[in-house]
Amino acid sequence: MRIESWLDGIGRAAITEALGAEAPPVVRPTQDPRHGDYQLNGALPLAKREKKPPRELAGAIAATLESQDAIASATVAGPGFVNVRLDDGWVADRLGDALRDRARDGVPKVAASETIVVDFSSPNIAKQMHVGHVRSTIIGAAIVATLRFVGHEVIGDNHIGDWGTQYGLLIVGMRAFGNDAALGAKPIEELERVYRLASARAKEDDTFAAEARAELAKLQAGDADNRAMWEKMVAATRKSLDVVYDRLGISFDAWLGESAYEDALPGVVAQLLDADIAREDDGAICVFFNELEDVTDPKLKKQEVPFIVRKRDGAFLYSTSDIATVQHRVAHFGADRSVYVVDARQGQHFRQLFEVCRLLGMNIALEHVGFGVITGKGGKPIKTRDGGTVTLAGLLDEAEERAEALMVDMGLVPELVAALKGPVGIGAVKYADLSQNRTSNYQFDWDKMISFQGNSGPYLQYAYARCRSLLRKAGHGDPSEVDGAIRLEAPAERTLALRLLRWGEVVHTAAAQHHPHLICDHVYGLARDLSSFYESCPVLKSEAAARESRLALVALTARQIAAGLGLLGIAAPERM
RNA sequence: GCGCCAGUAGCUCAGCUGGAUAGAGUAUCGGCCUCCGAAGCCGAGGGUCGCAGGUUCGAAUCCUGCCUGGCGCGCCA
Repeated sequence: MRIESWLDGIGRAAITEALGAEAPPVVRPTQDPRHGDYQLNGALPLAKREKKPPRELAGAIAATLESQDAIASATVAGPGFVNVRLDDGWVADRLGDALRDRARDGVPKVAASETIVVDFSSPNIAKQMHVGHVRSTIIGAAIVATLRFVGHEVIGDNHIGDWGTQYGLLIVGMRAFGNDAALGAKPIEELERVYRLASARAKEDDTFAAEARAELAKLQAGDADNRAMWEKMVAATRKSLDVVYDRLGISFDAWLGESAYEDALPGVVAQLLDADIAREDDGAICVFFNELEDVTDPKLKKQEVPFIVRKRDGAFLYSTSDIATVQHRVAHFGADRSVYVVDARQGQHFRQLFEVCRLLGMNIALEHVGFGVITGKGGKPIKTRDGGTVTLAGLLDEAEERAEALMVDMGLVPELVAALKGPVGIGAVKYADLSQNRTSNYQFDWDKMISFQGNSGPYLQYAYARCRSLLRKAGHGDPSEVDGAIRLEAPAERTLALRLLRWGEVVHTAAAQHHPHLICDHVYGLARDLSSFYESCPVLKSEAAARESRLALVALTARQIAAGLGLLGIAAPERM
């Protein structure tokens, strides 16, 4: 169930019934428990519209709401708030429904399922993934999982950078400096080494640079040798990317890189010219938004810098392949929506891209899910000790090492430490990233991240393990087999129950807004409410009915924590 | 010059489709293990919500201007 949507519905009906008016009830959880569980603030703006005293309207709404079984009391407070307290028995019944829904924990699916392509991670071929790829990869995977869970048809697409000017250099570089054995053993390291040498040589040696351009042209014209070498480089890179994705537990439904759209690019440009959306300028083919009648975005309308789709030398750009990609997503996947999980710095590019697609009359919703950059302490760029770029693999190594050291320190048995260092270390990295609102910059801090205290991944895993331990003691190997009647008596039980009741709403909001941190907030709140409950409400030692009810609350909490962590891509170990 | 994002407790961050006394974590201080996992819980102190105007019954939230920081702006991706 989605509690707030449900309250919105009955609130709206109450307004219509009591006042004969149509108005939004404006449902919010109360900030202070003394004001009840939820408040409806809709009477205040309505009073202004109807020119009536707000408390009078609120009173009529409250009286109508109180006739609902779900509502224990509805009272008027302050200038015209309606404070609602939910009925304990009704809340307990809803949690019972969730408990019996073993597949979805009571979370409904969206009314209208869409086909959504999520474009995320997108590393470049022949380069290692580094910290810059962390956020897109982790946030993207969480967005895919969440959209899929609420009932959409989702295609996670790794739009890798596998085409472009660097291949000319790599091809001549491999011929001049390459080592096939090294390419087999450590492919990316070898490609990076060759690229560095080739690019340095090209700067000093004009013939070498010209050769690189010629080889690129041959590759793009379909030359068999160059094509074979390119394929070899792509395959080698793919192999080592897979190692990192395996460690992260992340997979894709498609790997359609830029090269996949190569054939479509001339057609895209022709189409733009035919439709008079693009024109030639200084040899390049450009879209000038400030010259086009149909541009609706006021910011673009006055923008003088063009969106270039073909360079003066005839080569295409990522703008061109991005348009072709959107067309393919519509034609091939039947996508209703395409979501780009890409650094916020590319916001302008997407703004332009989306407008071009709209001008072309494409029937697809396009969204840029941007995020801030990762920085080190003090907001400075993140670097290794010797000033180098931090690779993603190196980051994961360090996370595991730190998790291991901490667990050894805490006295965990060696077998457990060995089994948990991956889930805990990598889970901590993911949680730290996801728990922050993605739009702001993210300050990387190992000590905050790999900690069993506070709002961290390990703390949540610990809370989960505690639930499982308690359930095991009661003879339940699996939280989904617990099915007792819930009664709410102690305040801590009620607080926990109200939090549990919000899960469906949280998941749907997180999905709709592409905000995984809402899931983090919820799960963290659950862990805290659980700990308080745990202190004040004995479970195993209580008499039969209370014991059964409390075990059910613990089981449902465990299931929601596991489900939440699951959507975030974080493991929930049974023991730690 | 144009544009985007950010500025909230010492630090790291929530809260931003307007609602009651602005919340967490961390750090600091004080309590709680003969009792289901103290990796925890309970409590205290700590705020000109960058500044100034405006709209409103009501502004951290909306509007305008300014300040500070980060970033993007013709043939890279």
